[in-house]
Amino acid sequence: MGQLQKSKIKRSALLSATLSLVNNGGIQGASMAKVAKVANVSPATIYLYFENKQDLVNQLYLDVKVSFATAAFEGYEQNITVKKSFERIWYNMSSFKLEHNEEASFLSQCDNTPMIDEKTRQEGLLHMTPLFDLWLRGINEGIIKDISHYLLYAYSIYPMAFLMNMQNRGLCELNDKVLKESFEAAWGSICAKQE
Amino acid sequence: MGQLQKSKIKRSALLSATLSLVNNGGIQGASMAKVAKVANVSPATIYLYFENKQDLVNQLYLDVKVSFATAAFEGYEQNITVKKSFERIWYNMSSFKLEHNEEASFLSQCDNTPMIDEKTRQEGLLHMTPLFDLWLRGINEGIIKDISHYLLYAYSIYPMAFLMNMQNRGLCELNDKVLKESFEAAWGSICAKQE
DNA sequence: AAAAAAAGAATGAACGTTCATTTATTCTAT
DNA sequence: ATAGAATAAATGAACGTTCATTCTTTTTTT
Repeated sequence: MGQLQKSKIKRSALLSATLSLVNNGGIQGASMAKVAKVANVSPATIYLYFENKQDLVNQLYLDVKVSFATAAFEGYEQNITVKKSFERIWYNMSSFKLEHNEEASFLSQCDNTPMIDEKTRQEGLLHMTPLFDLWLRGINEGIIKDISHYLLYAYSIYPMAFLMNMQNRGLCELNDKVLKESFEAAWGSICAKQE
Repeated sequence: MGQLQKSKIKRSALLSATLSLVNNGGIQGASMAKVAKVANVSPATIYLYFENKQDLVNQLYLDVKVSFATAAFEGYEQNITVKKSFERIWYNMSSFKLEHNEEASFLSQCDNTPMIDEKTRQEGLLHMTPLFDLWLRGINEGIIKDISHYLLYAYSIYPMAFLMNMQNRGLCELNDKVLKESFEAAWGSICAKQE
């Protein structure tokens, strides 16, 4: 195996150790010593791959955000109706969140905690532009309410994080029925209602 | 001034110091030494009022949750329509979040981070029962969708936290127009649509 | 004077990070 | 093709600092 590949493996082992530790005890639960132990590596080795702890967390954030965005826009086509497009993206997102539990709850932790640099946050947001473009199209077509993207996001995407959270605590099961109801609620909050 | 009053003042100074420190740097930013310094108190004194750090944070959570609930149900009457009642509660909540910025973002940090005991969390939830009762009434009357309370909360209440967050980062202004649009989105997501 | 409250100094443990070395790999010269 | 030199990767121990918490002493209240 090439050196480059081995490096990539180690880097990703470190990221995944951090992911799991942050999820189980917040950012202060992911000490460099623990990360090193879980990744089967010396603490010093972390600093060969990351500048410091902040850099480690930032890079993890970007990595996870890219995975999320990739999944979200998989199979996304523009030459169908806005609602169909949005539905596709919405279900892609919820599938990702269901299948990649740890990644999803890490992202929602990041959204409400000062653990990520504002600069890194903005960088992560860029990966969501196809969604914003779709909304723009929907607004122009009169399909989607002419309100700010923050509102659209808050009501049609953000709620998923809450539901995920509840499911992770064993309080609520996100089966197909609930998912359908959830999508209906999401759409109901942003559609322009002339349907 | 009586000793009891002085005690209450000191306790609340400690809580408010913790609140502000947690908001500015997460839970690990609120070290006991810093909390003591901000509250103008010796570190040892904290332990006269709280068992340990976890207890301090838990009690802060409950305190803030009670304030929030009190504000939420202020002027709440049952002998008006479900929509009017909900509207009242919704605007109460958003007013609280706007006027008590720190409390609000602390609560949303708590929701997405393992910083609060599950037991304490459940205790905090109890204060929201009037809202759940209202939803039940709305469902029975056919006004509100017959879906789980988690869904109702996720789509009609939870999004406020996101918008607050954006406003705090200076990305979005929650003026009257946006608030109205926000309420419309909230109601659109949960109402049974025969209106 | 007795009791309760608060203070500050001190505790060991854990933190993020760096250090001097060792181990593994790659390159060069024969 | 291979021995030896150079480079890169990885290590465990150790750094100073900060952490949550406790202990002893001083101050305040009754």
